[in-house]
Amino acid sequence: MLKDFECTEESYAKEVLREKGIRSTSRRLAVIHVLHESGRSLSVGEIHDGVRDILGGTGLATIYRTLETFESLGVVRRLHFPDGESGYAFSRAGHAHHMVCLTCRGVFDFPECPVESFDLAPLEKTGFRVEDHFVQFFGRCGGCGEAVQ
Amino acid sequence: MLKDFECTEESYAKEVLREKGIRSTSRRLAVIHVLHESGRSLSVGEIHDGVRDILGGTGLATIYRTLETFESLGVVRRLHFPDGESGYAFSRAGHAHHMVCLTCRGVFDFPECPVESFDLAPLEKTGFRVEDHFVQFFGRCGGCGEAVQ
DNA sequence: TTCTAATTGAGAGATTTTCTCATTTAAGGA
DNA sequence: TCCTTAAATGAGAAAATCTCTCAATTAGAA
Repeated sequence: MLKDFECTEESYAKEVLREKGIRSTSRRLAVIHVLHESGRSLSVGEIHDGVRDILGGTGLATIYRTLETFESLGVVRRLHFPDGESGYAFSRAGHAHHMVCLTCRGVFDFPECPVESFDLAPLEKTGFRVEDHFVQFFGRCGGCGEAVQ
Repeated sequence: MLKDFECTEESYAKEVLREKGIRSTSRRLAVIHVLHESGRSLSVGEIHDGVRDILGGTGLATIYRTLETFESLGVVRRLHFPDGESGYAFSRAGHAHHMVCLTCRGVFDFPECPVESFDLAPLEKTGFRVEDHFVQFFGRCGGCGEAVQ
């Protein structure tokens, strides 16, 4: 049972936790490990299984609590698929959007925000004040796109 | 118990259903009525309650089935909120994004697509082929924004 | 109006998410 | 290194959400 894994992403998560005064626990680091290692968007169940493979018995509630914590810190993002499913992905960048492969559920960073260059002024004339946005691209990644052809 | 309501949005939904050879039933039209009348994003439970107010006994399964049907037709959109909740909103436009008020959950159309003017070429050089996107703006509408000040 | 297949209601069943509380653990201080 | 203490966790119950089944109902064509 692997207990002493370590990598850049876990150091990053550790640092974010430390900054916020939140404890770095083995379960929290394992969630990051599983998410980043897969490079995909994972369901709660997949994350739970992955963490149990590394650490053994882990409560499902802990996975939910951990994902909530990391999402509020911007370290993990929840993605929504057109079929109604959703999944979680590791996300290092402060403000990033993602390209999600509909075949393998792989997640690729998309650091340039398309909304940034968009002129919101005409919209805000209607009285609506934009505070945030959610942008996600769907398609096929290199490997899966070839397979389709 | 109101049974003979009729409005532009219901005619529109009726037309879309007819085109696809899907029956126009009282439950389906009531879902559109409830959604459009509210002008907000509603949860499945709220839609269920609204339909029962109009038509009486209606199964929850019917609401789920109806929302699925309309979503696939583009008449209804599922929205996702930052707090993890989700809701459904009426959407007439073929390709539209939405501004969602975080206070009242009001939904406003945003017909100009910010992604349209975005150059996807550099991304597709990575091998990823973009097929679709999901864009949603969050903020405060005129009424709710004032209330905050 | 009649006929037929699509739609629906009701409730059981499955799945997902949250909650509770006794136990364990991280991390600062001695 | 060893204590101390509050934060974090596991286990499973409970709640909420979503899906399925099948007999009864209904839209729409003839």
